[in-house]
This record gives sequence, structure tokens and C-alpha cells, in this order.
Amino acid sequence: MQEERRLAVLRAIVEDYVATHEPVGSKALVERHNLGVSPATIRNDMAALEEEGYIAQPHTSAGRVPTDLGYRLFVDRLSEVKPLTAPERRAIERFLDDAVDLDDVMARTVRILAQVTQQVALVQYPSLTRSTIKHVELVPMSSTRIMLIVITDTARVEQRLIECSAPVPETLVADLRSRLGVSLTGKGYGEAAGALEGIDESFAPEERAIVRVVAATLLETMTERTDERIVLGGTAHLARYGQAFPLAIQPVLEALEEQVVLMRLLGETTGQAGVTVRIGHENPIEGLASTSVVTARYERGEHAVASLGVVGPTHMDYPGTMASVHAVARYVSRILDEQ
Amino acid sequence: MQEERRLAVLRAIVEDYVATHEPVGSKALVERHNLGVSPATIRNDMAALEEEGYIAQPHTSAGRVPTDLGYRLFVDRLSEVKPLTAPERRAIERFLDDAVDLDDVMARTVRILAQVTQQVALVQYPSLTRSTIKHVELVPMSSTRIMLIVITDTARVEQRLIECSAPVPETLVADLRSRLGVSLTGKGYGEAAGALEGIDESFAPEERAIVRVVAATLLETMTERTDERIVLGGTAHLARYGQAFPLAIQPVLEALEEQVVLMRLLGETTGQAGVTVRIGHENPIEGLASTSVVTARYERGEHAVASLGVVGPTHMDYPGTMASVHAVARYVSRILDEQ
DNA sequence: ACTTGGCACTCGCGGCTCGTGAGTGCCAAG
DNA sequence: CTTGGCACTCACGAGCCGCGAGTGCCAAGT
Repeated sequence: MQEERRLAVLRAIVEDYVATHEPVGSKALVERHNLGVSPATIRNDMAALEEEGYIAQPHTSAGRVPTDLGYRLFVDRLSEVKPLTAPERRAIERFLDDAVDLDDVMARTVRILAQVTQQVALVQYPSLTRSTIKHVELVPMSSTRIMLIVITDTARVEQRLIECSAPVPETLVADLRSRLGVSLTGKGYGEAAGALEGIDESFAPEERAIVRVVAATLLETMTERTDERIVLGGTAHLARYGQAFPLAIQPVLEALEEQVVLMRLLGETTGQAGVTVRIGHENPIEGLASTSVVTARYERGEHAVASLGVVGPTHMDYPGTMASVHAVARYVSRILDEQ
Repeated sequence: MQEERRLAVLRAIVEDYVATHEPVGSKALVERHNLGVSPATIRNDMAALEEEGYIAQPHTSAGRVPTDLGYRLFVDRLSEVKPLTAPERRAIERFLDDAVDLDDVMARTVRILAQVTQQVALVQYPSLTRSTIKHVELVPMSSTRIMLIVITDTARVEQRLIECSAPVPETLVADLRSRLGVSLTGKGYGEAAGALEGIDESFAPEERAIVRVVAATLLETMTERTDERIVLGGTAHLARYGQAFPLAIQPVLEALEEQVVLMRLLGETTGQAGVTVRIGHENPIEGLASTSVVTARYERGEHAVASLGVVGPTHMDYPGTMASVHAVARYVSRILDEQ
């Protein structure tokens, strides 16, 4: 009984604090929520909750504020799903449906996500390593430069300029282009490595160096830096919490400028279908210790291809944010399926 | 004489204010700069400068602060070029030289520019309308979808997904591809429109609809939204001025999220070779009224292709910033020439 | 015609005190 | 286990004040 009420108290504290951004006291609590007991009782519960580490008081004789642990419990056990309103759903749907290509889908996604959640939004491009190759193209830019272009089933287009030490004959480019097309089209990343294995041996010795460079670039394209494409938006929302709050925006902005950091934020989304929430210190990046990250995977067909999410202050509206992130991820999946 | 000294006083005020970010008084001025006159004299000059609108005092009995007009005069007539240090030049050069493709050049440019100037950096992709077409590629994605890819001499790669109402036969795609290749390769934007004129007439009647869609998409690709590609970086520097300063960062961040706004900022760079500075209210975007924008064009060969620049508080180090922006623009031009 | 020292005046800022009130912890009674 | 009562704590804001940087003006000097 008393255990149950304690959780209700915690929930009430989180809700009130998220709404007002001010420490909440026992009296205000009984007034706003009909808990059916007196402030004194609540005080006892609060003392217990504080003992357990779920809430804390900024200073003696102030109300209580949820700790990271408190938010965690709230998210895990206390929050109820807060479905989006119909107009919100429609707005998301319409906005995303107008996208003309993948870049546009990503740009629009980050925009709508930031707008709906009123927070900083992150959207990761579909991972190349989880896509299959649709087309490979080689275009000579000059006698010693070749542009390599890879198109995937997720409509992603990767380009890479290759610098060769010696002039490359047109015929070799054409030859290589068709060879690559045949052996790579329809292959996933894992298979690509195998398909390229030893491809240089079927060329004349003097051509092999070039072939090898192209093959290496191709593989490289599909791994390192390309998976790092993440779009960012809504940073202005950070400033809304203005000064005052323990959320110093400078370190956050700095962290968000590092692709590597963004990768870690989105990359560690757990495999499970739902929405992942990392609260305050739970997330691995220093400088984001007073922020929470809410992420979800999106898919093409049945394969998870990448993640998206938002970054906000720990005192965010978790149910609402989680619902929004989830919804947007689902719509993006749908858009990708259509293409 | 006195006119000359007045300008010296204005210069001193600007320099001191930029350095300390605090209103500067007559006494401090004579101490730091050897003007050879007494504070009282300086006060007279200051009164005159204030009368003319070059400086202002935040409140009675405070030092003076330069106005936008004051900065303007400083930039136009008083500032001396402050060349970059050798290590700075080397750092820029090395960092940019490592770029592997156009995306990388742009990303690295924005990064180094933000780092060197300690401000928000903007870099515009080479304008398509000022580039020439190197290659056109059509790739069937499904029976009714075609991916259109355009590669320019500036190594820019544009993609566009085309949705057709009816299935498109492979042969038509191949045919169209080669036709487009022949008629567009080497053409600039202005010529492209002419070259595509009436291209549909040489196809079978039932194919013309598709051909027309592709041609239209191609032209569209080279105009509207594609010119809008602008990379942004260093927003964390905004937070450095922290609260306190008249620079409220929220409106600035908001403005910087709008591609259209960024376009206007960079787009109105004057045609002249040097560096353009727009100070405070001079720049057309509300919300950026207390910021200055320093931009420069960069080139490929002899043609200006796009602009880059930085956004910072009006009390920035103009000589240093202008030198950095100029230098980076020149290095980018050089990199593009090499490709 | 400028420059300069003197001088009175202004006024933002930081430090100080102090009252208020929200909020707590504890306790004894229900 | 709950509840009303009660004493206690402390952050916060208002009000006050003295300091000092900085100004404008003026009369004397060059």
C-alpha cells in the first residue's frame, strides 16, 4: 500500500517538476493531485524516496527534484504512453510524404522531429553496411581522377573521388565499371568484400594497381566515415531553457558538433523494437550529463537500418517525447518502404 | 589634426572594446594607447564622436561603446590588415589538403573556419548554376522509379529520385542516358536548358511523357533547392558569449537553422574580390541584428562559384576575422582548382 | 583655437541587512 | 500508519548605501 502510494508520489513529483521546472513541495503536491492524504504523510514518503535516491532537494528547505534514478523509475514503470494527437500525426505524415529524395526525407525528418518534440533532433542516414548495392558508377573527371558513385536500395548515394598515380585509359574505366556492376549489384556489404576479393587478378598486371585502389575505396566508402552521416536540427530549442538552468548549453553544442559523439548517441540504441531512453549520467558522453537522449530505430522492410532521436534536458516530458520519436521512426520506415 | 586624432580615438575605442568587452572610458584610453593628450581632451573628442553617432554610452556615467556605424567606419578606414600567422596558415592548408571529396572539403572548411575565427562558420556548396555538367547518369531503382544523378566539374554530385506513372523499359533508360550524356556533357546551366529543349520530340510518342519528366527534374535540380546547400559549424561558439551579452542566442540559432536565411546571408556577398562585412542592422535578417557577418567568395578557375563566411557578435575582431575568412576562401579556391 | 586641470555630478554595481514564506523534520496524539 | 501542530531552516527579493569610474562643464593656460 504505502509502497504503491510512494510510487504515485514519485510520479506526481516528476510530472509537476517537468511542468513547472521548479522544486515541488509536499503541500503543492496534495493540492494538484488528489492523493487523499495529508502533506505530512507525503513528507514521510518523500523522505523515504530521498533515502532511496529517487529524489533530492537542491538545498534544505526547498522542494524536491527528481534524480536521474527517479526519472529512470518513472520511465520504466510509472509513465503511461501518451499517444500523439490526430493533428500531430497528420502533420508528420503530410510533411514527410512531400519529400522528393533521401536527402529530403532526412532533412524533413529532423525538422519535424525537432518541431514536434521542441528539442534537438538527430537523424542518422540509413547505414550503408545494412543496405544492398543497387548500382555502381565510375566517371572519369580528368585523366587521373575517377569519381566513384555507389547507390543503395535505401536510395542513398555515396560519392568518392579517386586519385590515380597514372593516367587511366577510358577503356579500363568502362571495363571496370561493368565488372563492378555485375559482381556487386544486389550485394550487401558483407558480400561486397568477398565479391571484390581478387578482382584485380582478372585484369592486366599494369592495371591492377588502379583496380585495387578503386576496390579499396569502394570498401572504405561502405564503412568508416559514411556511416557517420547524421543530420542535426532544432538546436535553437536548447537556448529556450536559457541561462539559469543547470543545462549549460555550450558543452552540449560542442558535443553535438562532433559526428563521433552523435554516432555514439545513436549507435548505442538497444536492439529492441521500442524506444531507448538514456537519462543524464547514463549516457556515455561527458558534457551531456544533464541531458537525456531518446532514440528509436527505423527500418526498411524488416531490417533496422539506422536510428533517430532527440536530445533534451533530463526534465523533459518523457511520455510525450517517446511517443513522438516512436511515431516519427515509424513514418520514416514507411516512407523508406515505399521507395 | 583634431579630425585625425578623433579617428585614432575611435580606433582605440573599438580595439579596447573588442578586447575587453567592457565600455571604455577616457582615462583607460590614454593609459593603454599613447595618444599624447590628456583624458579631458579625449572626452571632448568622445563627445564629438557620440554626436556623430559613432559611439554611444550604455548609460550615463559609463564608458563608451562603438555603434554599428562606428564599427563600419573602423572596418572601412581604420583597420589594418592583420595577416594570419604562419602556423595558422599551415594548419588551414594541411587540414584542407587531406579532404577526399567535395563533401569532405566542405565539412573541413566549415570546421577549420569556425576554429580559426572562434565563431559560427558558413560554407556554401559550389553553385550548380555556375558549374558545368561532367556526367549525367540514370539508374533504374524499380520499374517505375529512376534515380537521376548529375556530376559537375566542381565535383558536386546531385541526386534526384524520379517517380514515373508507368513502368519504364530498360531500353528507354539506356537510350535516354546516352542522349543526355551527349547533349549535356560540358554544358553549363544556361546552355543545358537549350540543349534539353525539344529533346522529347526525338523519342516515340508514348515515351515522351517520361522524357519530359526527366528533363524537367534535371532543370529543377540545377536551380531551386540545390543551390541552397550550406554547411554550418561552430555554433558552440555562440554560447561562449554566454548570457549577459545583448546577444541572445536563441534568435540567432533559429535564424541559422533556416536555409533560406543562410542563403540570404551568403548570397548578398558583393561581387568584388575582397571580403564583405555586414555589421549589425546592416544585415537584412531580423534576429541577427546584433551580429556581424563576414563573407568572401571562393572560386574555381576564374569563376566565382559560391561564398563562405562567419557570423559573430558585432564586437568581433574584424581585422583578424576578415583575414581568416579571406585566407580560407583562397585555400578552398586552390583546392577546387586542383581537382 | 585647442588643450588641460579642476570639480561637481551621475549612477551602475556589489555588498549588506532583513523580513517573508515555502518547505522541512520531528513528535505526540488519533 | 496517518495527521495536525510546531519550531526551524534558508533561498530569495527588496531596500539601502557607499564606492568609484566616468562624465560634462568651465576657466585658465598655451
